[in-house]
Parts: sequence; structure tokens; C-alpha cells
Amino acid sequence: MIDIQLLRKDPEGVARRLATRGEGALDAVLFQRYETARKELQTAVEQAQASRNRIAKDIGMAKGKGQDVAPLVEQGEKLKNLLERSDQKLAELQQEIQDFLRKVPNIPHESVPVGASSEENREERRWGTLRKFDFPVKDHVEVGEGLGGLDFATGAKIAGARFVTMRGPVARLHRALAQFMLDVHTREHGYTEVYVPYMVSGACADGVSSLAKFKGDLFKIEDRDLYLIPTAEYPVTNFVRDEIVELSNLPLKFVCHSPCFRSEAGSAGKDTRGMIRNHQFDKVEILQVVHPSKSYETLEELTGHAEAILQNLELPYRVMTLCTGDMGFSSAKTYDLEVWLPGQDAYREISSCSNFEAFQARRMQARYRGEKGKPELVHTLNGSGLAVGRTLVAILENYQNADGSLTVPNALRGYMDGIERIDRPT
RNA sequence: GGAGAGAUGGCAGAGUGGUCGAAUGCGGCAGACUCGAAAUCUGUUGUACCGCUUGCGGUACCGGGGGUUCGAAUCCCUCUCUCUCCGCCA
Repeated sequence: MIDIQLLRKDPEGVARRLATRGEGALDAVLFQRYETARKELQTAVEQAQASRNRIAKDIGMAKGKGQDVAPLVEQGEKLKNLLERSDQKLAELQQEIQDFLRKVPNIPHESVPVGASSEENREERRWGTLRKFDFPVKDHVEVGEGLGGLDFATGAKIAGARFVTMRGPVARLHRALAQFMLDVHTREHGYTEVYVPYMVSGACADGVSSLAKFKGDLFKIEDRDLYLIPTAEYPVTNFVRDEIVELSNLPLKFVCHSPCFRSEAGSAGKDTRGMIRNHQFDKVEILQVVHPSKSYETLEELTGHAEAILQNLELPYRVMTLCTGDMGFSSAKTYDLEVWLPGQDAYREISSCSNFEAFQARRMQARYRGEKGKPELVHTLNGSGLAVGRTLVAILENYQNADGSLTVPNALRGYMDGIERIDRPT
């Protein structure tokens, strides 16, 4: 949620900055109208409540002295009727304002390039050299199926389109990747590993993003207020929901390996081949809860942590700053890491690292006890470090050999009984 | 699944219809003592919103929602969660 004080102070300015996101901009006029009505109603209700409280107190005192309270009780009754109606109206209006505000996306940071689509994302840097292949390059589907390790038909039989099954050394490579990522982040980057529920309540989902807006992207458990998590960000960020964290405990740094479930509503026909865009995939997520003054330096650091995985795996990539129109709902600034996929002859997103500033913290009342002893909202950040499925894709494509075998990246051999190559089954 | 007990401020824990936003202890902050620290003593210390504005006033909040009442932390209904016992299960 954006800061309502800021919105009150400068509705036009906020609307202007939000408009750079492209989607239906903030209706500043509607907000002003809400505010005027709310103020008027609230003042009236609170005045009525004040008189009610005074009368109740007077009755108590009069009774204590043994005086007649009938006239006072009658006054109270009258007030009660009046209050009931206006109280309800106020509650409805406040709910409306809440709903309105919770659907407003975060304000982009000033360093974010203004643009309408991914075309206008800004490239920051590139790492690694693209391998030259002296044989026709296959995509990950061909390589994976050739190794007997990826099986989309069985995935489809079990659960439908956009599901995959893995077998043998490829399944193990997939597991090795997750282990490797967890180890690097816990050993070298100071994150604490956490294990979490793979379902969250509606309230938790609305804490990290807008449930009202993005319900369709999630899988919901029938007849329960539970959603399958689309990323570990959902459960892990909610660790600090309704908490006041001691200043000395900041920053909190968590790493979490989890499956992610996405309905991929609205992406019909997009990336239908292979395991680029599945309903279920694994991801290792890194997440930090920090002091507000530190969040932008933390964003650089956290992005570096995700990059370290790609560097260890010697996978070439580039870093993009998402433009205002391409950023997620809750983010103030996002870097995407895009890995080189020779099978697609393109860079593809493999990690997304965002600073949400106080946007999520405000939605879930996550605070720290500030320097002056007052609770203040924390800043939250997270990034994929990395999407495991897509990392496997990148390895299948970048490490493939002419004979259809796959070289195991150096960094993973310790997790694979030291084997250097996965061969085609004979 | 069955039976019972409980949920109060940062934490612990009193309070069973009327000056209760809530005793007390711990913790935090400020001060005194000290070369400094500890101990001790004194004071102070919830959050959100609204209105005039460096202060004051008002309102709401005792797990969530609803009800009874002139008045609810306190009574009633309901939901959620926690604990204990039994059953079942990895």
C-alpha cells in the first residue's frame, strides 16, 4: 500500500508518478471525494461517540450517588439510534477507501526508466562470454528428452499441459541445483534457511500483493481460504507480518527453496514449449527485511547474490532495470537477471530482484522499533536466487555436447557424485 | 474425530457491567549515585486515526466478527488460534 499521508498531501503528484506505470492511473479526483466525505462523517461519528461516553459515565456516577438516572438513560437511547446509522455508513466508506487503496500499485523509484513495455527496460551490464557451438544447437526440450530426463507427455497425462516430469540424472541435477544455491546463500551470503507452508491465507497473499487484482494468477484450495504459493516470497515475507522487530535484529535475511504454483492465466500460447513457463516449478528465493535507509544498497547487494549463482555456474547473463510499465505491482525498483539461452538465441528472465520499500510492510504492518523507540515500517526486498527450473533449462542448453550428452557444470559435480557428464541412455 | 481449558500492552500477568487504555513485574528510555559499569533509587514508556497545531483535545483498539445494554476487557453467539487428555496417523 502506498503512504496515505503522501497521497493526501500531494494527490496530483502521486497520480503523475503512478501514471508512468501505464495501467489505469490513480483516480485522484475520486480519492479527494472519498476523503472529504470520510472527514465529515468521521467527525460527526466521533462527536456522537464522545457524548455517548460522557452520558454513560454520568449515569455511572449518578448511580453511585443514588440519584435518578432515567432522563440520562433516555438521552443515551436517542444517541444510540443516531449512532448506529452513521457508524455503519462510516464503516462502509472506510472499507471502500481501503479497497481502493489496496489496489493502487507502488510508486516507482526515481531511478527507474519510464517506459511502457519490456522494450524500454534498461540494460545495466553483461557477464560471461557466449559459447560458440560447432554443431546445430538444440533447445532444452530436445536435450532433456534425448537424455531421457525430461518427460512432458507424462507430466501432461498426470496433471495436464504445462507440467513436467524428470527422471534419473536430470532429476538429480535439478535437485543438485537447489542444494547448491541454498549452500551458497547460507554459507557465503549470510542467509538463514527457512522451510515454510506451500499454502497461504488470503490475508497473507494480500500482504505481498493485491489479492483482489491478482487472484486469477493463483491456484486456490476449494472451499478454503488458502492459496498455493506462486513464490516463497508469499510465506516468507509474512514472517514479519504484525511484528515489531528489534532494530538490532535487522537486517533479517532468509533463503527458502520451495515449489511455486502459478495458474499462468492470460499467458495462453506463450512459451508453451518446454519448461520455461510451467504451472509448477522450484525456486530458491532470497529475501531481506531491512532498515528503510538501507534498502537501495541492499537491492544492489541482493542482486549480486543472485548473480553469484550464475557466475558460479558460468552461465552468461545480463542485468536489466525494469521500466515503469514492466514492473510488478508491489515493486518500487526491479532488476531482472536474464540468462543466455542458445537454444532460443535469446536472453530469458531467470531472476527478478525487487525493492518494495514500505509497500508490503504497510500492507502487513511489519515494523521495527526505531531509533526514537517508535515503531516504523521496515523495507522488504527479495529476489530469485534462482528459479531452479529455468536454471536447469540454461544448463541443458549451454552445456550440451555434439553427441547429445551434457557436461555437468564444475560447481555441481560435488552434488553429483563427481560425475562430469550425463550421457544419452544406450 | 471426541472432551476440556485458554487468548489482555514489547514480554509476563491481574482485572467478571460504570472515572479501565487497563494494576503489578520485566524490558526500553531519561535522570541520580559511580572514574566507568553493575546493583539501587526516581521519573517515564502502547498503536492507529481525526481536529486545532512544536502542545492540547477527541475517537477507536483487551484474538477476529456479530449481539445484549444508556454503558462491555468483563454477559451472549460465532469463527480462528494455542494448550491438556483420548482416538487416529507419517
